[in-house]
Amino acid sequence: MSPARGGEGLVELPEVEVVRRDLEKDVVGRRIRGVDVRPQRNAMRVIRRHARRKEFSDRLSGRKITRVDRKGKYVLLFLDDGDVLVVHFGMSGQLIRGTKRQAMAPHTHVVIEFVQGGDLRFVDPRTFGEMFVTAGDELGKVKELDHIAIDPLEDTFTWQQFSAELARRASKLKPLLMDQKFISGLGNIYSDEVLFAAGLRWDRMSDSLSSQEVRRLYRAMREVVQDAIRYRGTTLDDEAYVDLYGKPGEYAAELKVYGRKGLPCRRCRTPIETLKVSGRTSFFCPQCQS
DNA sequence: GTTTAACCCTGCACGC
DNA sequence: TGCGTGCAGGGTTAAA
Repeated sequence: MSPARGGEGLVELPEVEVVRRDLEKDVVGRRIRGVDVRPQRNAMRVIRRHARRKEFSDRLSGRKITRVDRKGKYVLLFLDDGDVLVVHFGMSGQLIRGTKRQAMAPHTHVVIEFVQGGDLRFVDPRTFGEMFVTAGDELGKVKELDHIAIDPLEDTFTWQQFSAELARRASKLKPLLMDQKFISGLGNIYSDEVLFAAGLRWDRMSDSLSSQEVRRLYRAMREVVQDAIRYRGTTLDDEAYVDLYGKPGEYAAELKVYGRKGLPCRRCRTPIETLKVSGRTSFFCPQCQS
């Protein structure tokens, strides 16, 4: 079975972007009637930057959502008074559209009810995710957001720039690809998939790549991320990541290495191997990646 | 500067 | 069968 047990969400750039697009279509223009921060203790953990439930709710109630943006793995919901609701999914967070009639799923921590009907629920068993409201002009003061690097989908993400950044660092590729301050959006799944697509080993030094290898890595990053979005993200098992409407993504079937330990490489039939890289399980093909 | 490990948390797999 | 233990993950932080 997949090593990603326990219903991991593993929410990375493609999953966040799918939810962002769903939100853009569905909640922009809606006005918030009220916010229910659920009574369980972990709900406070989710809104950990706010001292009290009421303080969080009051900043959202009555506001209209005007725009939905994304920075790395963070979703930003802009409000009509200039505030921003920031959402991070951690590894098991979900935003789900619901209605009053629908029963509350376990680990539902926050329910945002709309004037127009329906609601938006934040569900997160492991509470590594969080939500907070901040003034739009103070977004830059939020440390975690401020240091987030460019992501592979941005227009300004060029091969030349990427090449220079790689050369400037002397780090193994896998941890570097997962470093949100270097490039944002990639986590454990997609960094492995990108490295396989580029034919590069996890432990290649960033400043040792030929220009051809840099190009392969650059292209792999964009293609893997765009493909995963097209398939609406990776859902590894029943409890894992789902979109705004509770529907799983289809990219798991497309994964080339992640979760495939011992299975034949789809390209060369060599069994996929794993090892621990900075505390994360990494999957790679010893034949195709060098 | 880079790398490692610990922390937060829950639910599952595993072994006794 | 039932329980305890270990592990998985993202991101930050501290220490090596």
